[in-house]
Amino acid sequence: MARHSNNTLRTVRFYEEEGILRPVRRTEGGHRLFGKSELERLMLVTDMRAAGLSLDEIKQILAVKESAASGGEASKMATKVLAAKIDELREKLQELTRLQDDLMKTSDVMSVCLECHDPRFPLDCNSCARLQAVPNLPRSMRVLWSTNGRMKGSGGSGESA
Amino acid sequence: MARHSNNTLRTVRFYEEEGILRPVRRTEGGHRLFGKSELERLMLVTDMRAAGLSLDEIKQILAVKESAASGGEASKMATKVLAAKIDELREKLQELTRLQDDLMKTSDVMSVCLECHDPRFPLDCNSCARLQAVPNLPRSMRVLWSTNGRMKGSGGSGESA
DNA sequence: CATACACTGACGTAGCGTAAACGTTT
DNA sequence: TAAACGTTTACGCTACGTCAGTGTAT
Repeated sequence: MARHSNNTLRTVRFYEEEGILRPVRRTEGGHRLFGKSELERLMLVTDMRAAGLSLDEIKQILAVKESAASGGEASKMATKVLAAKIDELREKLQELTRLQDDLMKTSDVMSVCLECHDPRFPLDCNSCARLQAVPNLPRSMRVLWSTNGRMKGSGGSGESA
Repeated sequence: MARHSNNTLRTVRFYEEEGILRPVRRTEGGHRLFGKSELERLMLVTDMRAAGLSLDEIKQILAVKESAASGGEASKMATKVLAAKIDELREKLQELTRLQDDLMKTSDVMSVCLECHDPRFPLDCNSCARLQAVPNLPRSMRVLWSTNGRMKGSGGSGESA
């Protein structure tokens, strides 16, 4: 189970404690034996965790069927909660894509510094013509290359709470 | 700061303790005042956290410039670590996209259950012709609609550790 | 002066990691 | 029999949440 789902034994045991997984039985020596469908369950849980869902949210999703009185009701509930999660995923994907884009732009812009031995580094990169030549620096570039008041001699201009 | 970055005050204070943020000064009453660039820093940290990076990883990225002796060295280090993170982001985006796709397919397939009042629910959805008509059910559908041995009467076929 | 807001401890929580001591499987 | 692996118990860790009690900003 653990290896096939790229989890640790600790995680599998923890999920059992939480009532998310259940072994079909134990060996005489106490080792857990799981059904095949339980592995798919674990893999789904793993992916949802990676997507940022809490175990409580995941439990709620997994419990939809048994909390419904009919197939129609279960289907309606599931459709609703799935739609919400799909939407959250869409927004998260946008966030991550924007971050990735920002980092890539930074990596690109930063290539003009590869041969830099300018003595103004690290205190005064702002006055460097190579960087001033770039229209609008990506945020990660601004943050990573700023001195930020962290090293004395420079800093951000305004202050607020 | 907190509001502009969609964080809590607790988080801002925690990041200060961790050395990630630093107010330019305090008011006479003790309130923190931050520079404008510190907000961009916080927003970058927030996005990276949302992307799953640990605070230690983030600290390492933020410290690249000051840990380098020259602009060229800093640029080389940053390029390297950014490339790694960009790649991790690419893989994560794929994972989330696959999950989203799976959930959407499930939501779609499940629409055939919307009018279901079949008494075989919830124990025997497997034998339902409507579902058997679907070529290959998405994983989340299989997991959500299986009885899984969790309700007595049915279950996965093989067992293993 | 009132109301909203921020401050400093301090303990609580989620989701595991990790080590110890031991039994099981192969 | 030895090497590899699993089990329980229990404490540790990260990244904050959530009070309480008090002072500050407007």
